[in-house]
This record gives sequence, structure tokens and C-alpha cells, in this order.
Amino acid sequence: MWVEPGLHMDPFILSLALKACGLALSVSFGESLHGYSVKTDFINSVFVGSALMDMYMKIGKVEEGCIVFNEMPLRNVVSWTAIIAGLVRAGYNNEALAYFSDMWIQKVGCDSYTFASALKACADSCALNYGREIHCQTLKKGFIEVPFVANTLATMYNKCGKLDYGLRLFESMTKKDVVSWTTIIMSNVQTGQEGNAVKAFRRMRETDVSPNEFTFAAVISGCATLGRIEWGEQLHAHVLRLGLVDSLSVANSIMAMYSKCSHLDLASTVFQGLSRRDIISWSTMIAGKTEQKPLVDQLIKRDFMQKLLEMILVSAHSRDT
DNA sequence: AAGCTTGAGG
Repeated sequence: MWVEPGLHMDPFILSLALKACGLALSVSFGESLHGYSVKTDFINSVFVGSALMDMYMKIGKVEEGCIVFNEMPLRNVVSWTAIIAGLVRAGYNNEALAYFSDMWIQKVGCDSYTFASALKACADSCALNYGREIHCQTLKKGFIEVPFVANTLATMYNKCGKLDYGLRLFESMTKKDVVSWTTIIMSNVQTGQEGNAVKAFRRMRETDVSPNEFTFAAVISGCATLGRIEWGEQLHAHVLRLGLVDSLSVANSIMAMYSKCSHLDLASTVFQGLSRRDIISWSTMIAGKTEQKPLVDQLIKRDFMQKLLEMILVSAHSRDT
């Protein structure tokens, strides 16, 4: 790394630079900072070591991240949480829980961030018993009061099929934030209880917590299944007012809603107005058009397939470079 | 100084 003469590098700026590499997914720059850290011994700083490991986890080089972590001379609660969270993000839930157990054995204190990451590992791997143990610990240490810990815990119960526990936890929360409400709405939609999802959304509107793009995506898909196009239209207008249509998850759920309610024309209008489209946008439109029998639409469908193929090729190419 | 939770269709 080139440093302006007269300025000197320190662990603070180096860990910030590493964080930037992680955010920008800049592999080559990150690797040269790694080399620089080794040469200058800055790597022995717990801040630099943690940032370097986190950078590797964020750019998808999980093995390198683990190597950096295992070679760190000094680790603290942030280093441990970052490796656990990184493994969970990459889908290595069992490995993440193994690190969490190690951390426990080595008597490194856990905080709310650590519990949230470990609980997500349990949620994603349906490790209900381990999740229950962690639930006890969060109660003991008072972290259940931290909204994002309670939210992750509720998600863990919902994903493990224990919706009653998730619901009870949600109701007991004194501070329900946007994620708490969205989680309860989503869980209801995913388990075929769309009516309850809409009820929860209405309850939410009576609080001072504002819905975000996740909330709208969930409740709109609930309305789609219920066939309540009039509610869907109201939500569409709402989303337009808030400027949330730029979010693809919202736009896709609106298209799916119109499509399911037999208004393919409206779905098409939304689709045409999108400045960018992802695989869900395309497959939603294809699924909608496939429902229709006339030959003309089959031709349109073929056109869509062609474009879809092009898009897949483009994305495969950009992954290579 | 840093690490955390909600995700769409078939």
C-alpha cells in the first residue's frame, strides 16, 4: 500500500482500509493489504487481525478468514463474533456453532452480537435444542431485552416450526421494531396464515414503527394469496408514495400479486417500468404468462426465455471477471 | 475503532 510520505500507517487506518475492501469486495487490494500487514507486524494487532479476517469472510474467502483467525495471537469478543457471523453468512452453520462452543469453553464473554449470530446459526440449521440453550443464556444475561436478539430468537423458533413460541416471544417484546413486525408477518405468510399476516400489518400501522421494503414485500405476497387485489392496490400506492418501488423485492412482490390476481397487464406495466430486473422479476413474469393459453402469449413467453438466458449468461460472465 | 437480526417465485 502506498502511503503519503510524512504520514505513517497505524492499526486504526489499516483496519478501516480492510473494512473498505470487504465492502467493495476488492479481493486484490485486500490481499496486498494482508501482505503489508504481515510485513509490518500490524497483523498482530487485534483490530487489524479481526478486520482482515472479516474482510476475507465478506468477500467469500472463508478458508482464508479462518486461517487468519486461527493464527491471531490475541482475540477478543469482536474477533470471535466476526468469525461466527461470517461462517453463518456463508452457510457454515455447524462450523459457526463449533466456534461458539469453543468460545464458551475458553470463557470469552459473549455479548448481544455474539448471541444474535449464534442464534441465526441455529435458525438456519434448525438446531432447536442448541437454540433453546442459548435462549436460556440470553435470559440469564438480560440480552433478551435487546431487540435484535429477541428478533433472531423468534426467527429461530419460527424456522424450527415452533410458531407458538415465536408468537409468544413477539407478544412479550416491549420494544417491537420493524424487524420484529416483519418477522411475524413473514412467518404467517410462510405458514399459510395470510389473514393473520394482514392483521399484524394493520396492528403495526397503529404503532409509530414504519414498515420497510421487507415488510411490504411480505404483506403484499400475503394479499396476493388471499386474492385481495384491492388491498394490494392500496399497498402499491403506499409503496409508491414512500419511494420503496426501487426495491426489487417490493416490485417483484407487486408483480406477483397482480399476476396471481389475473391482472397480467398491471404486472407487465410494473415490469416494464423497472430500471433493473433480477431472476425473480423474470421468473415471476414467465410464470404469469405461462398461465395464459393463447399462442400469442406463448410467443411472448419465448421472447422472455431468450432474455432470461441472456441475463444468466451476462451474470455468469461477470462472476468470472 | 470493529462484530448483529427480517428476504421474493416455482
